[in-house]
Amino acid sequence: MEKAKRKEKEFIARRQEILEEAEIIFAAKGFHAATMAEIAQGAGFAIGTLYQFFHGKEDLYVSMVIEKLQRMYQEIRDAVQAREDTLQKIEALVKAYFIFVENNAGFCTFFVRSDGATLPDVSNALKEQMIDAYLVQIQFIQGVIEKGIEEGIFQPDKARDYAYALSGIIRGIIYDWLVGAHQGSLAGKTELVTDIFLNGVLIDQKNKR
Amino acid sequence: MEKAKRKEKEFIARRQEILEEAEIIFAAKGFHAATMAEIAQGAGFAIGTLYQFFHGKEDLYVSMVIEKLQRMYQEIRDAVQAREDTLQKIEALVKAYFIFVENNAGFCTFFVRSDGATLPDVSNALKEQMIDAYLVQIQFIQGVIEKGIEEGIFQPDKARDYAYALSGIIRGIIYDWLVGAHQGSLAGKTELVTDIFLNGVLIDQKNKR
Amino acid sequence: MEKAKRKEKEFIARRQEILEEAEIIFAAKGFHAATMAEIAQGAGFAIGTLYQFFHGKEDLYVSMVIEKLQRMYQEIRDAVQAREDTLQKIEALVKAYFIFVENNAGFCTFFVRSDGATLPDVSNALKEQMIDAYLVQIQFIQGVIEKGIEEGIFQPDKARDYAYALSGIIRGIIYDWLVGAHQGSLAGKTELVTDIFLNGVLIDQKNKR
Amino acid sequence: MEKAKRKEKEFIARRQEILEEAEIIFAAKGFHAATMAEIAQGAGFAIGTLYQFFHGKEDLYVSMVIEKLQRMYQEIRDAVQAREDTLQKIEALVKAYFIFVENNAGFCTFFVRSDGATLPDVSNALKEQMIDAYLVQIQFIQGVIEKGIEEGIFQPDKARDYAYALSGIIRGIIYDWLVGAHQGSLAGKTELVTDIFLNGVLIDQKNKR
DNA sequence: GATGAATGAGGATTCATTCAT
DNA sequence: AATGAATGAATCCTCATTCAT
Repeated sequence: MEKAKRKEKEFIARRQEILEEAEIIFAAKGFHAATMAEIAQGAGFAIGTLYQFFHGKEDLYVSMVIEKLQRMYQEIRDAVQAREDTLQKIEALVKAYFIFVENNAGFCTFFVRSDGATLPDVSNALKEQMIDAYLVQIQFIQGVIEKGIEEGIFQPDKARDYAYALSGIIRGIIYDWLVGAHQGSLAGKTELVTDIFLNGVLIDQKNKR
Repeated sequence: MEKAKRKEKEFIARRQEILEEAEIIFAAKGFHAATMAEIAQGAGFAIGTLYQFFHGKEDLYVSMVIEKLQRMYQEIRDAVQAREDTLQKIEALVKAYFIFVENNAGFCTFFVRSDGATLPDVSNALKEQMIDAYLVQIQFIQGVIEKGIEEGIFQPDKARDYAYALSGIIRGIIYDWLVGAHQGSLAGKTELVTDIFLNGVLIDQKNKR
Repeated sequence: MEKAKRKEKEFIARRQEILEEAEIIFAAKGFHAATMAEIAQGAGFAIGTLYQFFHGKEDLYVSMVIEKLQRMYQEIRDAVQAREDTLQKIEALVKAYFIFVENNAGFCTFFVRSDGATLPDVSNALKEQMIDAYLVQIQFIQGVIEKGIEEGIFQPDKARDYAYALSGIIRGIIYDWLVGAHQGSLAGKTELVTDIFLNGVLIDQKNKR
Repeated sequence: MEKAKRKEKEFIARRQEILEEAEIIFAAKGFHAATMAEIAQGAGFAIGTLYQFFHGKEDLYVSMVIEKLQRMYQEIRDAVQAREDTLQKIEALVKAYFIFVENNAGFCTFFVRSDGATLPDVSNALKEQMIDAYLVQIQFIQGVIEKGIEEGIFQPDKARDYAYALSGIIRGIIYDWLVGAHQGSLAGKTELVTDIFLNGVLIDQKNKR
């Protein structure tokens, strides 16, 4: 069926247009202050049409956040998996995070501030999905570190702590960059972050010999 | 005037009661979902009474956040200043942060999620005040590090970066602890954090000799 | 576009229904005591629907008053312009005023009592618009009198004073009729009013010769 | 009892201070927009104290209006009764009206606009008292005219109509003066008004002989 | 008597959602 | 399928009135 296919395609395209407008509006105003009318208008659809694609405001919000988040994590994982060397993987991880944030400052600002607790009870769905996605990401980082441990470049037993620590440093720096007026290049801090992290957890090589 | 003094005291006490209830409700529901009626009820006052102490919902919210934040920063600075040695100051800093968060998990959870952007325009006041308070804190940390640099235990020129990095690690770990279900002792991670930070920025002494 | 036209028509019809109900409620209770819920209910719409047609309570109120006032003045001017003779114009003016008031006693009662000063600042718009409309009306009356002066039936130089005087008599009689329980025919007082006015400003013809 | 007398005096003095402040505030803002707090503050008393003198806001309002109105009517009657001649009584009546209005523009503006209908149902008391006072006044004017009829200077049978007409002209002119920005002297229009009225209702003397 | 802090009922307004076209 | 007018629940804030001091 040619026709069904085209319909399917159009449906996804429209859905995406709505999600993109939603991201802009939600990022600018937060969940409550954003209105469906505004999003509909911005996306060039009638209000009612939004309800053909999403069950309601909350569904739209949750879908937008989760799908974007998944894309971010995927992008980062792809960047890391493109490298062979563990240390290069670490660097790629940091850089990929930073680049994504730089390219999606609006979304990330909003995300950092985002107020899951405000959502109606039902929407614990969002919190849970976000945490799930985050845990998957942490486990991915942990995997990279465990490989490093096997290679003898990280101290053993602390893979999990280190994963959180690395994520912590990255998020901390991102937070600062977002809250401070996005000054300077975030990607430019890759080496700084990597260095702090590595020279803390890396069994010190430079002074050893 | 004995009487005026007692009145003053009572006024402050009542105000505090309201702030405490507000913290609970705002933390549980976020700014928008929280209602003045709920806060009034919880604090044991009539709705109108809240307006004797605060100009409106937003003023109540902003006051609560800022005053709590100031208290947190003050507590941390006090803990640091009680120490002489730079390395002990660093440790005290991390520990004080963690202890405050553990004792104020509700507020902090809410704070991490808090959605400044959602507030009406006036309330950029909040964002600005929060950022100002944070910058003061960062400068305080920077001061500690600069003292360390003078003492020759940190690499020169990077005090500012290191301050952000340390704050970043701390906040990252806190974020993880808050988002993850507050599992384990946060204060117990003091050494871990201190070690990661120090063995990254400290001119390595243990391998030197 | 047939459809757009029908929509337009319906919109105006609904708007009118709301205005009519608003007139009844505002006339019965005054601006503050009237509630939007009451007006909505009376007009057979939901509360929210009122806000599709008017920006708020004040806009509804101002629109109602101004549009009615304009209609009144227009009706009166039409009646006057249908006559050729100056004295007949005067009589038509008085009668048209009285007939309008008789047919719109509710509105006029409210109007006489209406409390512009109570409205929020914005609504000085109302006061100004009302005064403007009134001044236009006074000038219209003045024009009629000036024509009479040219014809030699009124004393010269006093067109403006006479216009205010005639309007004053008319409004005075109306006021009495409205405040007193609408007793008797107001239109029936046309001759009385005309006679008092004319035999005061008219260069007396009957006794002259 | 000396003491009781002094107390009585003080009570009346305080009551008067409140009434005077109430007049200012009510005139400036209307019944609803005026607040008891404002009036109390302006008068230099505590809110609660107002309730020692008046049963509530409405009582304060009604008392203020009625007492002022009575004073106005009394002043006018006094001025008229000071004259012997009927035509001079008429002139004194018009002038006294105008002088009172000029001296009490604030109150009168408010009075013209005053929105009796807005008051809670109970307050029909006000409407009734105002109408009663007005009717007494009309009857007083009617009495003056009847005396003129007996003297043969006014047409018989129309005393009542003429009283309303005269009151109408006066109120009309006052209304114009109040609505228009109080421009010019109102008292200066005494002759104009008297002339229009007299040369309308007076059996024309000047052309007769 | 005087005070003024506390009370809480009452109403304008917004906006997610529905459903007739 | 798309539309968008109509809906009405939900909540902030004001201010007359009370009453303990």
